[in-house]
Amino acid sequence: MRIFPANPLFQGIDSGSLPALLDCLGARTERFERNSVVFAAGASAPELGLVLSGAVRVERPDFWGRRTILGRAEAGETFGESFSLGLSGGSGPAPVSAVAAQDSEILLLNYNKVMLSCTSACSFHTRLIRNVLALLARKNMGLLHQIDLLTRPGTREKVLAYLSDRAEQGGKTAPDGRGVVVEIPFNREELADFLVVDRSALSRELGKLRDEGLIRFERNRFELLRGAAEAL
Amino acid sequence: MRIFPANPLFQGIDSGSLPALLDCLGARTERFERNSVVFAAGASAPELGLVLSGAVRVERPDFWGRRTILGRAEAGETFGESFSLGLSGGSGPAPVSAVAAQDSEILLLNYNKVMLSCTSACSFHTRLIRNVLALLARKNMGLLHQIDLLTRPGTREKVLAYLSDRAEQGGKTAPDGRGVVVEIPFNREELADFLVVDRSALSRELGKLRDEGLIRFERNRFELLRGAAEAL
DNA sequence: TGCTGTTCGTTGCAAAAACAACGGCGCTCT
DNA sequence: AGAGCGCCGTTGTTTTTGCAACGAACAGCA
Repeated sequence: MRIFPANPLFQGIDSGSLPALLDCLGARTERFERNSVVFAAGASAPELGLVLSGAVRVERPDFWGRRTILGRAEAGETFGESFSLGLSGGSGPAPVSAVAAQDSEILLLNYNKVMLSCTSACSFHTRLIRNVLALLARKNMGLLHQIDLLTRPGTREKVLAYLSDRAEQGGKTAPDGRGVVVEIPFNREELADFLVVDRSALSRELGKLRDEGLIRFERNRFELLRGAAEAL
Repeated sequence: MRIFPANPLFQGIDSGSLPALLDCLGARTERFERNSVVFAAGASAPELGLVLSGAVRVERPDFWGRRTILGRAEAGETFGESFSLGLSGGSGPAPVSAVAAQDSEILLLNYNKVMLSCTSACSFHTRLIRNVLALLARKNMGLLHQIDLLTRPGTREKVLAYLSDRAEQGGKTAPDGRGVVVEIPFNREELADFLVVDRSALSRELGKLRDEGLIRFERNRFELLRGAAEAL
């Protein structure tokens, strides 16, 4: 639970007043086991979730079997902002689902209560709203980024762009100094769904990239070699 | 200028105190002629724009000639929220450009000033922030919606989904009652860029749809006939 | 050990999309 | 009137993608 004060959602809020604030927000924690849905697309407006442990996958099913993975929230991250707010009245159907990627513990906040002023007891409410605003803006950038990936003209470009991103954010230089190592939170099928390409096409392209000496990989561990970024 | 009080950005704010607020925000209006850039991708963090007259196209160029059109802000709408906020310090490079689609008049707000508390003179600042939050959430939903379009499996699906959307939002029943008429703000090339498909593929598909009796069209005026929605 | 389920690479084939080039139509400007 | 230009449809060709199916490697488990 030490995660709370550290979270951007509660930045600038005295940890002593957190319990009162959480109470005011109708916060509750729930456990979800792997592959269970936190909230489902089509259901009425969900809540704001903060992952305490585990991880959550945000995805959008379309009505013939496909799914698109929109993102992943690891422990300490939030998901589901922008709904109920973005939905006009506050209660339209959610366009996405959230699914526990592992057994998870999640703090759920009632979004309406987040937005509406509460009694003066919650002096930090205004600060909270700013924090949510910042979060939303960040999410927004994230979506823009995803659109950036999706609009790449081909599978190869998508993969390279994705790996480059990961490398910039969390890459470590390889032991032999020949490249950058990144680990991705997806398996092949999930990655394909995330990039919206066919799994086999993805495998094909990864193979080509390996043969051309641009990358090396094993499972979800990828190594970008010199030239991979330039090949974009 | 009557547009101000009506705008969601200023909802709940006494129109009498608007001038003071605007002054506090470093607001200024500027004119842009057709095809001139309001702010460019890569430049440092832009501002929040409110279209007073004309229209603005938000697009993202990638570094080999392609562009993706992310949206369009007509008179009365805002654009460029989420930057400078989403950008960590408040001054990273913007990932998108805004281009005047017509001769336009635009109110520009300094985003930092929007976020930072100002002197007590601006009692409406808090309300403004909430309004921005709502706007951002809405934009967020819009982006989600766009991802929804982009992830459709083919050109046909993209086109139909796009037209259906437009029809739901602003469609009028056709004079002969045989369908719904929508006018779109794009020409063919722009529409192709918006949906991220080839222009010729778009034309081909439109032709097929016409031949199959699902739609009729001329220029940027489309008519969705019965069955078009079901064909999705 | 043997069974089973999952993940991943591979490949042939069919469908779809991108590319490129051309022609028509309507507009504006001189 | 004629030239220039923007917008749109059309079509042939090449390239890419999606689909389906198979097999290998591996992990969990009785």
